[in-house]
Amino acid sequence: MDGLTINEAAQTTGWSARMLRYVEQAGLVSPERTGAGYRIYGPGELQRLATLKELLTRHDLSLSDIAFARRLEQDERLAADVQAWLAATPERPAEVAPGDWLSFEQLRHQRLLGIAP
Amino acid sequence: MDGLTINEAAQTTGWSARMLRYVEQAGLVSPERTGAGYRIYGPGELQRLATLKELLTRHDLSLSDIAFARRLEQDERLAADVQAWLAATPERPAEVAPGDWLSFEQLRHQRLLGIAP
DNA sequence: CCAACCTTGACACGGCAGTGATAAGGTTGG
DNA sequence: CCAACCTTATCACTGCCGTGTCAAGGTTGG
Repeated sequence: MDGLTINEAAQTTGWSARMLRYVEQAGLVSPERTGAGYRIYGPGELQRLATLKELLTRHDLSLSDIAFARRLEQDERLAADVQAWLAATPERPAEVAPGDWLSFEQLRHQRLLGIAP
Repeated sequence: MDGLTINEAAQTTGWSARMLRYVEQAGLVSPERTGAGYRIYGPGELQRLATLKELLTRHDLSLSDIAFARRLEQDERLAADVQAWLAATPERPAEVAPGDWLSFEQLRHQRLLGIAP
């Protein structure tokens, strides 16, 4: 075989084997399988896993966020409906307690990182 | 005052008063306040609340999804990074167990609705 | 053949989302 | 003035997210 097994890929990418299976279940990175069912991670998957990790930490996202972003790209109706709602929402972030509306999206992550109280 | 109080708005829109406060905390619909701090829902807010509910149920979304969509619209760098990753992901949905990668995003909701086992 | 590795499934756990209920206290309209 | 309503804060509960770990069983390379 010309790819890495799950544990090798885990050590290479910094994810845990458990998370690699989880990421696959989320439909974000699905490696090929050998005849016996072993996952085989090729250069493409390894690359995608590395950049995915970067993406998540850099922007403080969850796997669901990425899955949702894909839905937005693939479901025109969804994208249109969401944009329509957002467009009709002149939400004045200035009137909200500064940083409150945004922190809602990131609060859990910030807590996880020990940034927020 | 020329708007509805929170309980009136709740009955009008179908949300519970509790959820109206929660939606506000999520930064999605923030009504004006009277001098004493009472929330006053005007026609705009009522409209937004109604369509928001439609949006969520129609497409099976969470409040976080909408918050994330707004981040995507407002943070160019984020949008670019996400799109770059998705673009570099020729994820073959055809090879995944049919409906599996998508159901991941919607599984919880379907379970909630008693659709999935 | 066998140690080392893989697979799926399940239990566990802390944390957050969504939601209701309840308490303590301020506001309002008739 | 007072019943009815509002506010924030808090406790509680279900269910999912992210993760680790362990069990039972199949695969592989030397």
